Amino acid sequence: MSLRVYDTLTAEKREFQPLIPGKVRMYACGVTPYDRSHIGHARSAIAYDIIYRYLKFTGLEVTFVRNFTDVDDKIIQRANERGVSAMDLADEFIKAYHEDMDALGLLRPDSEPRVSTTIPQIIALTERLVERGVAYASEGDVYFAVQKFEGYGKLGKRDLDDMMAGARVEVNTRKRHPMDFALWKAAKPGEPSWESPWGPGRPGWHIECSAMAMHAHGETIDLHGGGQDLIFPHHENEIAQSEGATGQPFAQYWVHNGFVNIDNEKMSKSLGNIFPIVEARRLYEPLVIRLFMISTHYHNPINYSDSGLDEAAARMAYFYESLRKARAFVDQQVQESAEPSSGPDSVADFEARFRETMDDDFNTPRAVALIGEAFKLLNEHLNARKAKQLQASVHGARAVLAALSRVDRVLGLFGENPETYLDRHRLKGAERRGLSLEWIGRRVGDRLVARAEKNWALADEIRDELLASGVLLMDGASGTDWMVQDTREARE
RNA sequence: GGCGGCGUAGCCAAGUGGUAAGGCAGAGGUCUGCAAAACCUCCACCCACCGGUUCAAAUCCGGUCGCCGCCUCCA
Repeated sequence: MSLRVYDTLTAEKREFQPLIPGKVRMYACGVTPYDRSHIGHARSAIAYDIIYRYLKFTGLEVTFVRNFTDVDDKIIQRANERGVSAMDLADEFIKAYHEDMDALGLLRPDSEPRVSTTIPQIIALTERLVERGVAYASEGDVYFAVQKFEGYGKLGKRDLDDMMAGARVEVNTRKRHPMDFALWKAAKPGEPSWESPWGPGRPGWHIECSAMAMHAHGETIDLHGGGQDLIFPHHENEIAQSEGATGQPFAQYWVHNGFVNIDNEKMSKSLGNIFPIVEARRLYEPLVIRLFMISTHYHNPINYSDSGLDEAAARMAYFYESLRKARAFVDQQVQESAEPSSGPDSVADFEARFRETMDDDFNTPRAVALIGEAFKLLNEHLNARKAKQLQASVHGARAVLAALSRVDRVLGLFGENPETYLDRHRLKGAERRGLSLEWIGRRVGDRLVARAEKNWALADEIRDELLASGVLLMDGASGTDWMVQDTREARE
């Protein structure tokens, strides 16, 4: 059994074989830090986080590089508007990016290079391209000559002549061919610039990724990722620049994640429906967002909606509630069964099935279905504890917990303390409904008294009253628990 | 116009040649004072439509309809 990855370049799933056995060099395009990141960035980042984690999980030694494009028109413009330096602005949003991504449970990449600190490599690469005759200087700019690179269009499946037809190409007399793109741009007044063989200027958009990836990894990397929109022209140009300079394949596998739509519409500035991660984090637990994202295959589009997130929130509550009960049960029985031993057959092949699933192009939706099975089994063990099978239940529960925890090194969903998670979940739910904890606590207390007096009519009345507000009661041996329904009307 | 993708139950979502995972909702049951939670059972003779290839297709091929993305900054 081996990992198969869908590669955009060949348009098929191919067996994943790193160039250097046992080692993987992966690169993902990061963000331009000029604003708060949105949930589309989260989707992309989570996809590569899962890939990163899974590759490591299978025992490979992975080096993951993700860049920040901190030299860019948008940054310069925003910085000028605010009267701060471009670097300060980038620093601010890189910090915010880390805050968002850390919250979503992402592992930090092994390195996060910035354009501003990669200028020498970018200039060197550009010089190399000029020397090889595939790029040319023109009035302080340097352009890549698209016609000099035979494979141009192979990733985006485009033909140069076709593109020329209806292309909205601005007239630029410095270019020899309209599709030529800038590797280096001559400095304009008031913009950050660096000295170069062609005079002061700054890098074009695409060159940075080639320079960074090759600087960190060498001429050929194993896996390169990014959003679907980057296929053309960004990644196409990366291939042209890199292969044009080295004559070697740039990346073995090109991986692209699908987009996030908001209520079935594309997120865009013009529609004004950009959904920042901070906003989503305010409404939902970050790990709920993570679960939501991995419940759809990374390659497909996903629709962000309240009902979708509510469903993920409810599912997550089920997971954590099960974990809470199971851990309490297992801890309580700790002295009686010392040896963890092997679990029952039902969980023995769990990890193998997980790997089989993830080996199929990182099929996280199926992996999520798989952990659903594990939780069902876990709850079966908890339900069976009253019977005379206490030992078996403890062993069983312990085996499932262990299996889940191993697999969670990849999924990253269950790192929180269940009590803490559920408390916060309850709090957020109450908040959304505008309910006070004090009131809920008091009514629950009133009902406890009524129940002690076997005043069922009053007890039921209180329960209905709370339910009308969205509060579900759960009577147990040790008292009454409550939770807030994760339904659509919660915010209406 | 060119290129690419998608259309699976009320909803979300896997499955890319061997006879439809999983979740939500719904129905019944166990448990419960009654509930809730948890667990069990049921819930797509069928995968947009039409035709073809095949012993066998949701899966391959051709066509039709519908939706979307890229071709310009964009995860």
